[in-house]
Parts: sequence; C-alpha cells; structure tokens
Amino acid sequence: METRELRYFVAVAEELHFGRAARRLGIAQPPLSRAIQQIERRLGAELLTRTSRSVTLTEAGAVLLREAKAALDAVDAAERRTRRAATGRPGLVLVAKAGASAELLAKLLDAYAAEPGAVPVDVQLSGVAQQERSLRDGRADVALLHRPFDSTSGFDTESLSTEGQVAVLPAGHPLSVRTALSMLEVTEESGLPLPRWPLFDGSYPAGPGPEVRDHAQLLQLIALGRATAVLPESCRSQLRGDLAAVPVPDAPRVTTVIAWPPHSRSRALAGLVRAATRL
Amino acid sequence: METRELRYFVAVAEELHFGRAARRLGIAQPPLSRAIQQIERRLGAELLTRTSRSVTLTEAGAVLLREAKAALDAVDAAERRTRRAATGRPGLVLVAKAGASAELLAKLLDAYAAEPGAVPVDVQLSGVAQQERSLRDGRADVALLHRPFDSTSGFDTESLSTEGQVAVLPAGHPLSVRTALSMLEVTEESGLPLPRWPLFDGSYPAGPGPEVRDHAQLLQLIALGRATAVLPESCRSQLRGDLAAVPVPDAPRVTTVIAWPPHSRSRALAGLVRAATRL
DNA sequence: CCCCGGCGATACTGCCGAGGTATCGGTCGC
DNA sequence: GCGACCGATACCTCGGCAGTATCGCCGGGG
Repeated sequence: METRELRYFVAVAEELHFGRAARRLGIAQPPLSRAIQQIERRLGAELLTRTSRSVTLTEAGAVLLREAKAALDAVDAAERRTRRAATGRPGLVLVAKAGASAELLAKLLDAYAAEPGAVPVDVQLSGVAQQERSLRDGRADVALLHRPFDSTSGFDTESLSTEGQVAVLPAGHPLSVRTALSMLEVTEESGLPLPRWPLFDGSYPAGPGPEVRDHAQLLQLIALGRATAVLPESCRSQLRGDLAAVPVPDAPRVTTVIAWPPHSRSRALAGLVRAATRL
Repeated sequence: METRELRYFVAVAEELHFGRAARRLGIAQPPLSRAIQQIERRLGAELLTRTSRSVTLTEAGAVLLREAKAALDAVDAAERRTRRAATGRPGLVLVAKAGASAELLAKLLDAYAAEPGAVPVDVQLSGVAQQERSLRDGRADVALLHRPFDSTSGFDTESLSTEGQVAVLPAGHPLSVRTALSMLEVTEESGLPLPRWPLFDGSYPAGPGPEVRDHAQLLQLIALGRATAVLPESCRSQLRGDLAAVPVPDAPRVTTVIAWPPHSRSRALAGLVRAATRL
C-alpha cells in the first residue's frame, strides 16, 4: 500500500465526494476513481458504497480511514524527525494548550534550562486538541496534556500535578459571591452556557454555547457575560479584574501530564522529563 | 515520502550494503542507489556515509530507520485491519508468549466466551518479543504482556495480576532443596547460566547462556542441566517432574497486563478487556 | 607496484502506470 | 422529459522506475 493511495483514500473518505476529493488533492477525478478501485481490488474489500448521488463509508472503509490517518501521521513524523535530526541543531519542540498550566510551564522551562546539557526548547502554544496530532506527526517532541480532557493513549506520560477546578464567571454575577458551586449549579443556575471546544478534527459539537479556540478568547467571552466555564484552578493567575472564580468541588480533578511519543530515544527529551518530574 | 522509498531505505539501513539490500528487495542495485539519493536530496540530509568499502548510518539515518519501521508497521496495520474488517467475520486475535500466564489466559478465554456477544478469539502463541510487533502491524488485536520484561509503551493497558518469581532448576540440583534463593545465588552459585532471549529484532545478546525462543525449549534445557532461569510463579503449573522451583523473593515482581493498540474502536475488544479486568 | 575484485554511482534505454481529456450511464429535481 | 450532477470508462500521453552496461574508486594479494 503506497502512501499516495492512503492519501487518496483519506481524501475521498473525508469528503465523501470524488470530485471534491480530487480537487483537494490537485488531480482530476478519473484517476482518483481508478486508484480507489485498485485499492478495493487489492484488499478484496468494498470500502465505499457509491450510488450515483452519494458516497458512504462501509465498515471496512471506516477502519481504513482511521488506520490510514494514523499511518500517514507516522510517515509524516518519520520525514519531519529525520529533517530535524539532520540539521544537527539540538532542540526540543514542546506543545501546550495556550493559556493552560502557564505557571507550571514556566517553572518547567526554568528548571530544565538550569540543567547541564539543556538544549533550546521551542514552545508552541497550540489550540485545544492539536497537541496529540503534533506529537503523532512529528511536529512536536513533547506535550503538556490535561487529563481527563486530553487522551494520553498511545503516548508515554508522567504526571506532574493535580488540581481542582473553578467556575469562571463575570465579576458581579450573582453566583460569584459564593464560596463553592456544584457542577449542576454552574450549568443550570448561572444562566450562562458552557463554551464548545473544537473536536480533534477541528469541527465543533452541536450545542448552545459559543465556539472557542483558546483560553484568551474564552475569558473575553465570559467577561462579556456570554458564557461561563469550569477551568483548572491554575487559570486564576491569568484572570483579569472583570472575572471571578469560584471553586467547584464536584468537578473532576485535572492532572497535568507531560507526554511524548513512545520509543523516543533522545537524551534531551529524557532530561526534560526528568526535570519535569522533579518539579 | 512513499512507502516504497521507506522500504528501500530500511533495507539498505539494515543491510548496510546496497547490493544485498537490492537482492533482498528483489530489484537491481542501481535503482536502489538512485532511490536513496533522491530521498536524501528531498530531505536535504545525508542518511548514509558511503565509502567504496562500507556503508554506515548517519545520526539522521538512524532516526529515519527507527521512524520508517514504525511508519511501515502502521501502514501494514492499516492494510491488515481493513482486510479483516472486510471479511465481516467478527473475531479477535490475541497474542501471548508461549508458556506464559497459561492459567490466566485459560480463565480469561473462558470468562470472555461466557459473555453475551462474545466473538471467537484466535489465540496466537508467539515467541518472546514478537507480541509488540504483532500489535503494531495489525497481526493481532490484543496481547498479554509481562512487565517489566515487555515494554508496554505506545499501547493502552490494564493490569491483570502480579506475581513473584521462582528459580527453575533441574530436580536434584543442590540449590533445589532451599526454600528461597536470592538472585545472586541463582546467578553465582547455581553453576548454571541464564538463557539468552531474542531481542526485538530477533538477534541475541552476547553472553554465556544458551539461546532460547520459548518456554518449552527453555524448560528442556534446564532439565538437561544446561541452564537455569528465573520465571514467574505461574510457570509452576507447567513444570515437569524433572524440574524444581524455588522462590526468589528479591527478583522483580511480574505484572501480567492486557494491552491493545490505542484508538481501537472495537466492541469485541472492549468486551474482552472488561472480562479480563473482572477476573 | 600493478592488477583484480568488490562496491556504489552514472549513463542510457524501455516500459509500466499515473494522470489528463472526453464521454458515458445512471439518478434526482424541476 | 430534460438538464444537471456524479462516478465510471475509454483512450492517450508522458514521467519516472527498473533494467543493463559501464565507470570510478579503493583495498588486498601476488
């Protein structure tokens, strides 16, 4: 199976439309049709059911879509990591959600930089749910993730810290005078919707709340009285004067973990992880 | 980067010889030389240093070798899992080391088979260190691994049981009358070498002991007085009359875990894992 | 010291297959 | 019933992969 074929299949499987997929791939539609047919013939499996009006995935097709994306990420990672290794410049790329664990991150970078043999760390602040992808396709070497929100499956991890969550409300909101809130009170009695975060594929779930991409955006919406949110305690250090935070004891506790791809054989990465666990 | 190129590079990087690699790939040597050059040009990296007498890997080349193998496994997995999904026959493939955790495995299979909606489980007894590979390239859906011997990195796991280890000695061996032994006593005073297990790549580490592939082979060698071994307690149920087992309290405790590739979305697998954790 | 043998690179050729254009056949909507 | 849309088919072109022949380099043996 060639990566070209995998790319073609992924395009069709995602677009569910040969014409659009071909345009996205920058080729004409007939070669695409033929390529997919060839894959199906070789695998002895029907991957797509085509009527002249619509294309849908079969069960086998859904499996291939998931596996093909993972495989393409692995190929991308191979290319990117080799390119980086070839520059000879040592360095690590760390991804973290913009606005999350800011203090912890600062401490980590300081602690690591003080170590002998520390290499430069390039910090990338990504949108939510982009870190796993970055780790998988080789754009990053290490990430800060937050359980239970992020999935750590497929990575090696070390837990760094655990914290409770607080409800973030506009200053002056009736509930902001309370010393504690329950999740139910936040969702039902605040009168404010919770925001919707993008899913791994960049789309947003359906629902009432506003769509947000990062914490700065979210905090501004809260200040405007358009939303509320339950966030890890550590976000308090970034709250502006027009926002209030109230503990939510029954919200799940959030664990910040440092994660890296399995089988990483880099001295620098090992040093960073060591520094992290010693914090 | 096409999988063909990755395969070519892996062949050369492993053989460190263009001619042999070409023969292994079933092509002539010149196209192989050109293909590697093209990869190097595209990545802007020297992957191999060639003198007219030898070929060696550069640092970047070593990175690509590791990453390329992982990527090729992912591509193989995509193909195999799709083929399996297409048959429509539900079923799980479980790999375990031949001879390890035999009782636990039997109980697991029984417990799962009794569940409603259980699918047939195809058990593959592999050699040591082959399970991870099988899981990674899609030959298997789930594996029984043994920490700390097997690496579980990159997989999702659940711990099933923990046990101590025993020294397995020929019946009548002087140490076999003892009620306990230390690791030091086993290695230094038994007069018998420990066996050498194959590494992940099928090669054997250097050392004095005999090379073994599986437990049956090992037990026979011990009975012949050619080796000794420290194995998990549960192997006792398979010991023949000509072998004796003595607890080794200071040997690391062994945890049997059930492991599966991350992002598996199979109902059947979930059922098997559930049955396993309930044992 | 020279020549031979081994190895990777280069030159040149041929052919397979990926991709393009044109068109067909089926289906839905008006 | 006709037009529009969509995927499949027919046919052609051409780039690039693989093969053969050969070169250039180097080390070892006579």
